[in-house]
Amino acid sequence: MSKNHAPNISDSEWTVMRVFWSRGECTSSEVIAALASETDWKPKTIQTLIRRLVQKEALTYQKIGREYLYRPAVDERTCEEAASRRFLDRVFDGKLAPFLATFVESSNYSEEEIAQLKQILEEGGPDGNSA
Amino acid sequence: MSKNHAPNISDSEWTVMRVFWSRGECTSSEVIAALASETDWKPKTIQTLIRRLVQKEALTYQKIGREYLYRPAVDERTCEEAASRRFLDRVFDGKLAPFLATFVESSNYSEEEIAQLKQILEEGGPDGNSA
DNA sequence: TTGCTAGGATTACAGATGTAATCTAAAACG
DNA sequence: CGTTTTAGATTACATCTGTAATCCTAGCAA
Repeated sequence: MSKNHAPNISDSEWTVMRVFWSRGECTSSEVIAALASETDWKPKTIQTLIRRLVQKEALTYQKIGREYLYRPAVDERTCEEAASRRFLDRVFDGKLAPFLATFVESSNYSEEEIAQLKQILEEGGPDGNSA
Repeated sequence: MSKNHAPNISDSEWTVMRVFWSRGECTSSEVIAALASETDWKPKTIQTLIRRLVQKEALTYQKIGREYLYRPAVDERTCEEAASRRFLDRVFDGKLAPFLATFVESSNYSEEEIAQLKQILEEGGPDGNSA
């Protein structure tokens, strides 16, 4: 019962967490290196974000010599779900259908893409649940 | 080109905006009355939110006697779209498919609901665009 | 050994947000 | 006409966020 909480993660923090989720565990310098290409954040900024994520218990760490090896303390899926529900709740009263309608209508998906999305709906449907 | 901007609207502000979007135009006391059942906000809180929405140019107003008649200055659809894109960008790298997969998998939709969602995908598909 | 370097800790600081209370003036009630 | 109510304006205040800079200390380089 440790990975299943989903703290509120801010915009910038999501960027950092995604590095951890994709790499599993790393030091802050590794994160800094990883984000050098996609952001123009200063190293100190990234360290601040990491520290805040530790405070939020989204990351844990372990001392290795004089530095820390951080690793995600929350599950990516769990956080994505929580963020999704929060978003749908606030903007679409929790309902997926209006979101989908508005979003798809304003996008320009090809037939293929639509087919793929329908596929996803089928797979996630009322078969794979056990609760 | 006045209704088409989409300011950043916060959680609490969404609650207020939805009252305006559903009613068209109203005074602050009407909003206060409308929200009395679904929130436990003090009147002053709602007035603050309204004032901030005016500052953000999400609402306009017109003086009626000693009070104001407020009305939405931004389009609901436009704001929903903007919020949806911001959300997908930050959490799912802008992609609808992973969101849909995660969300549908963690929900428990009935076959009917899934069918309805698929219907939405078809309707919003690559037919109704003109830009 | 000693200075330089670079993590981590602490501090900074402005803007957004949640959640109001107080102040002011005018309108409604008696 | 005076009092109460109340809409709006101003002020409050803690927390979260974005975005760092500075301080401190322990290794690493010379």
